[in-house]
Amino acid sequence: MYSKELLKGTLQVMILQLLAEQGSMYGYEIYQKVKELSDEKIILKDGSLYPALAKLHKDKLVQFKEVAVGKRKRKYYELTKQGQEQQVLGIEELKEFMATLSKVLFPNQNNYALN
Amino acid sequence: MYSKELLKGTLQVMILQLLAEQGSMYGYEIYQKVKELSDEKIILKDGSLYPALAKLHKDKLVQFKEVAVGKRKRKYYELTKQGQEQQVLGIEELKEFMATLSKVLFPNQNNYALN
DNA sequence: ATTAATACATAGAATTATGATGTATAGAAT
DNA sequence: ATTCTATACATCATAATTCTATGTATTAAT
Repeated sequence: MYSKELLKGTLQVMILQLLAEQGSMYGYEIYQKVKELSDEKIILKDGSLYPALAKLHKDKLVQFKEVAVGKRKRKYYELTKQGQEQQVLGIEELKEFMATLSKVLFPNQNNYALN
Repeated sequence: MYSKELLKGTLQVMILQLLAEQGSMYGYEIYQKVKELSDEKIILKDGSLYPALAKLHKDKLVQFKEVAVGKRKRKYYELTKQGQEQQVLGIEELKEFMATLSKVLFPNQNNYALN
């Protein structure tokens, strides 16, 4: 795993982005998806994930429906309108930051670029 | 400026990397270099930079020589042997993290890659 | 029957960047 | 002359975020 500090500021964007792609997900599903897409290199801790979801909800960027599956309940989250806007902004900022960081760290290379 | 959280974990790597490239720099010089390379998009705050340098020194990753310039004094920092090792590790980790993050966020694209 | 996986959550600890503030020198502008 | 800006360092309280540890409970697998 990576230094936990590197993850900072990216967790919220990751969640918003996944919800934008998938439409609706519950917490544990996000955990699994991130683990899968990252080749097991990013393992979200539940002590990080659930508070992050709670904060997104508090900030009205996501809403959820509770769904019972047997006797267990899942909270299916989806983006609010505000959340959609924030997702776009967040991804934009993150892309730019990564591009800028590349310029600082590797000034002699063809730097980071995504379309 | 970017969300300050995004910078977390990257400031130390940036400093070590610049010192590896430039050999020796003083604090304000690092501030200027980062500002220049980032097209003014990363403006280090002295409340971040000097404590970061102090921590690197405490951790024996850098050493410095005080040089008087007129009546002002500069602290010229350079990597210790330990610092050189950490610089390599830190850059490696950061590159990998950025690549992994790209995979999670943009699974359908030709992802981030630097040689 | 026990373990691992699923599914949520909270509270305290740790880390790190920021804002505010402080000291002081040097050059530029008015 | 004076004022403003840049140079050059530093500390401290605050804010933000993730982690560890802990807790509850259901379900599937061995």
